[in-house]
Amino acid sequence: MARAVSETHGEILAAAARRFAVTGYRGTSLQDIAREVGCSKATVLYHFANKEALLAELMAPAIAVLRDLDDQLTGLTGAAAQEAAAVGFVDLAVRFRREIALLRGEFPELLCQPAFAHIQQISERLRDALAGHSDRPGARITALVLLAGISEACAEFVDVPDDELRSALLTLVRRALEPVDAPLPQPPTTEDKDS
Amino acid sequence: MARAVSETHGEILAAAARRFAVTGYRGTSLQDIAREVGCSKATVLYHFANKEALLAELMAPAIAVLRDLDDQLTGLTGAAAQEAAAVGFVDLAVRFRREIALLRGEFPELLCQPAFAHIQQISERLRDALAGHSDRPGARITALVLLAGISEACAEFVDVPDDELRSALLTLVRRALEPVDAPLPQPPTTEDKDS
DNA sequence: TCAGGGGCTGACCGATCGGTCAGGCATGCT
DNA sequence: AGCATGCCTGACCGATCGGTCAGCCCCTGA
Repeated sequence: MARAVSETHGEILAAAARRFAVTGYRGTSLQDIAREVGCSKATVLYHFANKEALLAELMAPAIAVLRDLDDQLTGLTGAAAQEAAAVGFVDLAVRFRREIALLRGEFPELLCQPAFAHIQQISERLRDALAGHSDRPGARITALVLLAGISEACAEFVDVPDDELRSALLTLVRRALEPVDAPLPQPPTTEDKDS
Repeated sequence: MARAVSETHGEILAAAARRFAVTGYRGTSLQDIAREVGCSKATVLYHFANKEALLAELMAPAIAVLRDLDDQLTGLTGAAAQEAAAVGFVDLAVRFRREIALLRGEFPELLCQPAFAHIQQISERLRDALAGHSDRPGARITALVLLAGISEACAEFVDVPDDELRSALLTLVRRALEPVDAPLPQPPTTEDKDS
């Protein structure tokens, strides 16, 4: 053994991603990951401070993109916010569907961990944007249904090609979102509506 | 102490429902439930054979309704199947949102338990019906997004009145479902293959 | 009065969890 | 040669899990 550190590090990361996607974060033990890599549990903990650090490194790219999306959403209102949130989140969810899959319903508890402190607020802002910043219960419910449904669908349809899944989801979201009556900075230009 | 058995039985059931809804099935220990009731863990296991039996009894009413819905769906095709699935599932999800909440993403592992053997097949049939029994990926993706989203929304909006939540969800589903081209109002026992 | 039984409990069990630690084993630098 | 460093490991730790068991308490009915 005694391979380059980066090599084993990456192998552990990949194995963890695979196991987490199948049995979830809590449902996967460090022993499981070590077995999949072919090393000891102590080796896993040599490369990563603890189990949470392993998850954090695994989620880092997705979180970075989520932060970018959050920045892009600031200032947008009404239909513009809805469209930006829809396109941005669908793209994010499709690209990082493996990362989303491994959170499968463990969001609430995982969010309590310091590494994911801001995600809850970001996801709430995202939901708010998708609702066109409307206070109507119908709009807020629709936004949550779509966000949760998209996440679940991306985790489920792992074998569907990226672009096919993305276009299907975007079509669905645009159809499901009721237009919000908000003052747009610019009037709704003739968007490409696929009949 | 030494109350009537049915009394303690019900208290444990109620406490378990409360704890499961907050921390999930796996995230709640028998000790937690016992602490909430104010009895010992052994008492919980005196009234219920094991943790799984506790969950099974908690879910029994919801599962019974789900089975009824499954029966009502058999034979329906196209838009009729979509409408029946939508109305039936929205109503079920709203009525049993506490039961749905406590499954939060633990569906996959929980379904492996014998008490929930048939639920997976039922939910697949439900998804199929909501897709109008279409094979198109777009229709199947839409159906899954809606089913998962509705479940999550019901688990989240616990404070919204039943009828308000139900009507909002139904409006959303009807808007989100693209009409399927199946003009048969009643099934003439032919295979329902579109195009 | 007293035996019997239902409700309930503390103590305990084996398994598994995340995490620690001293040390083995190469390899490379001096 | 001798030492240091980095990668890795088995053994072990305390905590917690679901579950078992002998036995206590109290009510009931003969």
